[in-house]
Amino acid sequence: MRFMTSLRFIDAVAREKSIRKAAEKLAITSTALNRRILQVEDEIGQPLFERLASGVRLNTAGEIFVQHIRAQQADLARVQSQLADLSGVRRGHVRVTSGSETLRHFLPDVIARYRTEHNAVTFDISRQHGEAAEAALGSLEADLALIFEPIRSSDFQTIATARQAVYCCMAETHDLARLDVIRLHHLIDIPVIMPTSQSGVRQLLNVGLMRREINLAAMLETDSEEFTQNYLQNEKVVGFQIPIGLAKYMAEGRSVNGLIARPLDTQDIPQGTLHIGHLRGRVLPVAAAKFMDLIITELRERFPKDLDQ
Amino acid sequence: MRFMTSLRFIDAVAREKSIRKAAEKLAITSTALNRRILQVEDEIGQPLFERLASGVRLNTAGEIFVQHIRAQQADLARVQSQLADLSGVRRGHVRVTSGSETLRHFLPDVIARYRTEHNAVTFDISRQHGEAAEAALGSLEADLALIFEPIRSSDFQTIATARQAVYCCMAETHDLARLDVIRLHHLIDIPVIMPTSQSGVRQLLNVGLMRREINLAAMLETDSEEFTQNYLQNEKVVGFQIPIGLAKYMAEGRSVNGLIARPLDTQDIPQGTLHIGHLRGRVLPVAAAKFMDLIITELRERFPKDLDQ
DNA sequence: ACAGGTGATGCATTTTTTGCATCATTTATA
DNA sequence: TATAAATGATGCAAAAAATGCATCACCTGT
Repeated sequence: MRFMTSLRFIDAVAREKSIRKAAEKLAITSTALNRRILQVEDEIGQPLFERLASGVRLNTAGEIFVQHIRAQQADLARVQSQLADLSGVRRGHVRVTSGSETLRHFLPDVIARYRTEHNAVTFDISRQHGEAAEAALGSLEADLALIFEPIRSSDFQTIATARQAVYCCMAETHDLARLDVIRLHHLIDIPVIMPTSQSGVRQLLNVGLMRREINLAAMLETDSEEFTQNYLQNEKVVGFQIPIGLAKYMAEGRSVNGLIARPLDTQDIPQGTLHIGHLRGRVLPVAAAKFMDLIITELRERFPKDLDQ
Repeated sequence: MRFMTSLRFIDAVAREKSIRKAAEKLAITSTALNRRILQVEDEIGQPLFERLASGVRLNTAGEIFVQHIRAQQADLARVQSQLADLSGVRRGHVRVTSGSETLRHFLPDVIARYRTEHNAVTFDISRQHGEAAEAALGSLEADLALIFEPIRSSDFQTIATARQAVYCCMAETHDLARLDVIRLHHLIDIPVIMPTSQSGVRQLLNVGLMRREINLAAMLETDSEEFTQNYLQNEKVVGFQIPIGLAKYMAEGRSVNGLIARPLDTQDIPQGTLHIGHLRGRVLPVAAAKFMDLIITELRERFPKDLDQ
């Protein structure tokens, strides 16, 4: 899109905070880039960047203008998606940001299902918790977000929510695997893997532990679901997860790959809420909107009782 | 704004429905314009115009894309207005569309008042009734609309409303001037000037006349307030108007320039509603938003009891 | 004091845009 | 039915704009 070039360039400079660095990324010389920026600033009638010795930084006018640029890019993407829709092939690009919970099973499943119908659509999945995910929506770096507890910004528009209890994961040979429901005091002196403190699961755990005045034997803290799941197969430790992060049927108590899941008593650890939504006021590209529909369909199938729209 | 050139050109062609005509208006050759359009169509990946022997016409994709262009232009105007606000001088351009009622006294007053504070702001006032005014908002040709009865489109977002009774206007020497409140039957066999059938006043009149099964002696139908007001001074006929269209104090029963106004009994003719609003979902430029604030302030001063927000 | 970074600028080169002349079509008109 | 007057598309040369190189002036951290 030639008519977007100058704006795209400005966006790049704003991100890199340096004309020379941005020029390199854009594969042009800093001269050309510099001139484009000077020209736009001239047309706008005021500078958009502060010039520092270490590079450039957006001034207030620049902040406003870059926000406009990003909105424009997002709207253009929406239009293109709509046009592609017209011509039969649904092309498009969907950018999802999500906490780690949904990355292992849920999103791969939904995307695979979506692509059986629309294989010209591409995806961009970024893994971020809570606040960072909301920021990504705000800066239009993502179209959709799946956030598990809590929502901070009023700019987040929730389209659907699903209640999720916290489960303990462990090898099926683990002592606690015999219990149907696990109470917090069962976990005393049992080695556990704690999720990273940014995650919603961890925050729910913190609330319960605080209330019951219990300290867990956290042998390890990680933000990697992969690490956790693999480690559980090696040592008798307990990890935490919500149903959407579990392999299918595990939430029903069945064992999968030698692992088993047991719910924590909700008297100890309250249920959390998974929020699916987008930036308030945005009109999503067709592809993204349809994908969100499918997410909700899939959630309804998996958690018919716990879904709200 | 160089980066908007191609888009502006496409918008122009869409309006003119001819590349050559648009080229003339834009003061370039049809060749250059044609090539720009071909280039954008190439980048978009599909044609935006149907080529007819008599010119061009937007196809479906074009309709969508032009809507996007206009949204961009409007948003850019908003951003520019916001930037001007930053730098102290409030520049900007406000485009208002309104029925004829407010054009004679109300809008001139409000604009004069606005410009005492912000004389770098320019205005574009277009006179259109009801549906046409709503369409102007929809195509982003206007920022604000003042519409007196009724609102058709759900895309119109009402910010404030003012209830307005219908008044009869006449020379102070007119027989009916002795009455405080006029009933419809008083008007039988009295020559009247009817407002154009597009106007809200006329539609309210129609409702009452229909209900009371009364026919008025319409000597003339016009959409010109100026004509009506001037004519009333020459001949003993009755015109119709709402308070906002009357000179100050006339609604209180005083005579101004030999003319006087008397309310129609609301049992005969229901009160109407003046709606002030904009296109749903739009963020107005600073100048337009402030102007709307001032409109509402002015309405509150003039009609403190009949204003709703 | 100095080395290494930054953005700005003059000038030659390359790329893009524009205008002229012309073509192929279609439509209105005599 | 023939013809005149529109329309948008296209090859080619001229004009304009964007780019890259070399270099300047400036600031920062060492």
